[in-house]
Amino acid sequence: MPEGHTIHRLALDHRERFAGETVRASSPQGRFAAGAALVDGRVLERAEAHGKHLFLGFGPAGWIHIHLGLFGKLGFGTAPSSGDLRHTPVQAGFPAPAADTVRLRLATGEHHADLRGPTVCALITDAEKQAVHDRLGPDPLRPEDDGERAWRRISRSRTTVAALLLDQKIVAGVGNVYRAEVLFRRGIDPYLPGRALARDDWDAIWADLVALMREGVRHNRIDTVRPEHMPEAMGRPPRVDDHGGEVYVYRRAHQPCHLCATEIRTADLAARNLFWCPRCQPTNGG
DNA sequence: GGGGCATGCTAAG
DNA sequence: TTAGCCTGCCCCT
Repeated sequence: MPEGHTIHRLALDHRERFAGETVRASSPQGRFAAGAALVDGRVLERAEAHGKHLFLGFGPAGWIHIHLGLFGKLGFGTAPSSGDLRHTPVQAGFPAPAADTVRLRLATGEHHADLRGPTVCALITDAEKQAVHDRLGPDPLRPEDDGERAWRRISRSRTTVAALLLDQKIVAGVGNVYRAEVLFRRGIDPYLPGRALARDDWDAIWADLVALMREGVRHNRIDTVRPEHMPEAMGRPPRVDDHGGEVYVYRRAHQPCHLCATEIRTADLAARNLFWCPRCQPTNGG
C-alpha cells in the first residue's frame, strides 16, 4: 500500500480524528510499550508527512516517527477500544486474530488507529525529526517543495532515471507504482541515465507526479490512466487483478500495452520489479 | 500448513 | 550486491 500518497492521506486521517484531542496510547504487541507510555494521555497536536514518513506530534513529549516499510498498515476504527476484535471470525475454534501484532494503538472515546508491521515506530525529538527531513528530497505532495533540487542531482547522475526516482534522497514519496507509471506516461526509457534526461522531460515528470499523487491522496488509491485510455473509453475489460486503480504497465508484464499492444516488459532494477513498454518508452538518442 | 510474494529500506560485505 | 526485517494474503498441497 504505502507510497507517499498513502502517508499524506494517513496524516490527514489522523488530523481529522485526533488533532487537538487527548489520546490514549498503548502497544498491545509490546514492542513500543515504553514510547506509548510517554505519549499516553497527551494531546496529539500535529500530524505531518514527508515522503513515506509520518510524524505525529505530541508537543513537549516529542514526535512518533512511523515508516510503514513494505508491509506496514494503519487501520482506523470507531468502536470503543477493548482489544482488536473487529476482525474476529464468528466461527468457533479460531483463535482471536493477531491483536498482538498491533505495535501502536491510539484511541479516543470515539476513534482508534492501529499500527501493524511498521519498519519504524519510534519516539523522537524535534532535532531527530529535522534530521529525517534533511535526508529526504523534495516531495511532490508538499506544497513548499519543487523539483529543482531533484533536477540538480538527476542532471549530474549516470544512474538510470528509474533508479533515481526511487531514491528518497532525490525525490521523496515516489514508489514502485508511480515510478513505472510516470515514466510510461511521459514515454521515457527507464534505463536512460539521469544526465541524459531533457530538462523539459523532468519538468513534465515532476508536474505529473504532483497531479497523480494529489489524486492518490484524494482517492486513497493509485490511478494513472488518462480518461481517454480508461477501459470504458477503449472498450477493454477493467483491471481484475486489482491492487488499486487502473494502471498502464505496473504488474502487467507480458500483457499487451493498452496503447500499442506491445508486450509489457519487466526486469529487476535495484531489487525492485520494473515494468515498461519498449515501444512507448523507446531507447533513443535522449 | 507452507511457500512466495508485495506499493520499502538499511546495514553489512 | 545481498540478507534481513516487519505482516498479510493468495495460491498450492
